[in-house]
Amino acid sequence: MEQSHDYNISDRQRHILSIIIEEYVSHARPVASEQIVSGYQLNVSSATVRNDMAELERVGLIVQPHTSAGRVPSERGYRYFVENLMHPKALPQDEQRKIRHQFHQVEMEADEWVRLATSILSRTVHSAALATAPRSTAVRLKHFELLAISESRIMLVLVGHDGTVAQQMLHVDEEWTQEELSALAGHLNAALSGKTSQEIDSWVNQPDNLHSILTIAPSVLVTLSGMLGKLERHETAEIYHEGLANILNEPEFRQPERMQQILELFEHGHVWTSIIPSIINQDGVQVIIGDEAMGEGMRACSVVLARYGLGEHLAGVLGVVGPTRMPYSRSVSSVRYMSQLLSDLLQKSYNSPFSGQGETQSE
Amino acid sequence: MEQSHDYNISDRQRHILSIIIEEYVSHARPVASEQIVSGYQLNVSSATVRNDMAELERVGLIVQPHTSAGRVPSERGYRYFVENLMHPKALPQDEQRKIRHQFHQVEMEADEWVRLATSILSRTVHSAALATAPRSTAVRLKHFELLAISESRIMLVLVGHDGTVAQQMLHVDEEWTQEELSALAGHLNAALSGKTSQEIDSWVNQPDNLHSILTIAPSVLVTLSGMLGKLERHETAEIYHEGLANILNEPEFRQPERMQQILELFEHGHVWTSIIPSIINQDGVQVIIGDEAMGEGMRACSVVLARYGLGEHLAGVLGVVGPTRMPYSRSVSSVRYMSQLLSDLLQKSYNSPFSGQGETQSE
DNA sequence: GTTAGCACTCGTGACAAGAGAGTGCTAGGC
DNA sequence: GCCTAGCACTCTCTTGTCACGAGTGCTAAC
Repeated sequence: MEQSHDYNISDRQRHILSIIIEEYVSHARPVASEQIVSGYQLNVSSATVRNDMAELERVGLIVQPHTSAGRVPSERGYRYFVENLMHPKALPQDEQRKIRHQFHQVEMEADEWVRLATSILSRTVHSAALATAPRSTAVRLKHFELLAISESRIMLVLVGHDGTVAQQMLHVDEEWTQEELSALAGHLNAALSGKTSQEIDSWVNQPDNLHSILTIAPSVLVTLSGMLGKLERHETAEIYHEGLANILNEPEFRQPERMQQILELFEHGHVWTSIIPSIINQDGVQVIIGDEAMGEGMRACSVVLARYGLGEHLAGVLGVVGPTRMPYSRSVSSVRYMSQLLSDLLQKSYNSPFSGQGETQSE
Repeated sequence: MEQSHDYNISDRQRHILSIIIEEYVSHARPVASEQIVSGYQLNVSSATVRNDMAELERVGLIVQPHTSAGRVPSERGYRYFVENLMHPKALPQDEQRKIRHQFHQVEMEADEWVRLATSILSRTVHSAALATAPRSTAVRLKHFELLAISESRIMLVLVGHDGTVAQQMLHVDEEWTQEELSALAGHLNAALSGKTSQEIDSWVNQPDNLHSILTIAPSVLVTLSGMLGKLERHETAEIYHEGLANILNEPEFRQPERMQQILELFEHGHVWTSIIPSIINQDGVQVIIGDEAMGEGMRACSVVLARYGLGEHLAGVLGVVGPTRMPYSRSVSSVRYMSQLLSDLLQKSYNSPFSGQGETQSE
């Protein structure tokens, strides 16, 4: 997806491409040659621009909806723009200040900051924003409980050292009393507290540790380690979103099927599960245009994402979703600024958090 | 909101109102007198129907968008229909079977059943469906943890006897080590496990119980009891929703502001917080038409809700959201059937659940 | 390589006209 | 007193036509 074509086009053609994208993004209608020469200092005539546009169309960077219409950027055009032509500047000082102000207005917790960040983001870029709740990427077991639910069901509730929680149901053949389960949980808690998913796995593999264990213990342990793993991979992290109305109002989502697809994206988180882990392990802002990385149906829709967080502790993903006709430069700056700001806030508020087993919280 | 007006109208007028609603619901366009006499066996002429319609309009049950248009039901018209004219029949056998089939297809947990229920509901009524996750309305403390997050922050994580969890941050003046916190938590857990919010409150008020307690204990206890209370009132219950696209496609939500309102309803749960507790304490299906109980902006939108669950254990709310022009009879039957089915499923799968302190799970 | 000029294509908006939908009213019938 | 046929009136919706304008591609000249 990063083929970084050159397309063999002249500087002026590149410039024209930029202009077409800029104009199309802001006015949502095909851009004409005359419009380009009149609005920008190109020092050439519209005829020349037309020739250049014909060339840009030949290489596939722009398309013409019909004869006698202006040109519209293609997906490849946007991609080229994002990779070679765009120079996202930092967000203007006053906007930065306005945003910071909203955060400092109220005293809040990490989750709510993230929620507020999606809200602010959706308003600054006028499109939908989303973010995953901040989670540690290296979760240690703090405590777990086994609860008898019915004859054959046990619920396992887990608390991580950073306060994350997870629940899962376990099916068993025999019947267990709550007392037996509590005893088992107590026993295992003492042995496993402070361990990561991997450490639990290797603890299980040491033969010494298995003799005093009840028959359901192995499945409990497997489940436990699996749950910690899911937490680490952020598979269970809630996804906040806001500003859907902003993009559903865009002309390109007026058709029912398009709208359907967008809503699918937000109603069912599973579209993200493949993307988020890859974002969370990268630095910088990632731009996904059209259906480049999402399912086929995601045409007409682009996503700008970045990781936020504190090292491997308490990290998440945040970004904006909009039509392919999106102000990429502004989106990228906003997402970058917001992820930075959020990271700083978390840093300040949770300084030296969860290091080691959480046995101290000194500076 | 339950004034149950009579309006002094004849049987035929009532019948005509029913027909207008039925026709308008299915075709979304004003209903004409001729359309009524031709489609239904009324044995009167269209002129007579017109006279009756004039009367129905006079009392405010129907309105005319403009001269020379048919009639459209008003909000009061719908309300009258729902209360006096509608006879929701049980869902057809084959539909019931189809729905049950989808549930029995897969082995699942309570949460996922509820999620599946919203999904099925949204498809059977072709509109948006929502449900709150099943929660106990009488939560007993199973266990809680205190986690040192930073100098002045402690996270309190609570596990209920039914597996529900809650987290909350606590601000403190002094600095506590994780060891101190764990010791305190251990001490209090031993004393409070199995207690409800109220029982904790009264335990706190017994003077004997306060001597051996560290200085932060009071705020821990207050927080703890508050968190249990919120769980009981379902304030923290997640709200699942599905099928937004179904209703956003309806002609009445094509205007941006309307769409905005609907999305607001689903993006921010707070609109529901006032309604859900009142639904969960009632039996039967509740119909909210227009802005009767929601904020002003909720015009053009109706909600059909019902409680599901097992007595006071593991209950929730489920229902459908659609335009006021909604097939109320079908919605009511569907919601009723679904809530019944879900209750049965939970019953069978969690038989004799969480009774008392959860110390046994025998039949 | 650039540009002026021009022919050609297509979408768009305005406008009129007509059809048709539906009503309210009136006068007459049971 | 209730019902109905008939009719005039009002509005909306559709359709067709037409002219305009936007935009292009091409060609020939600079």
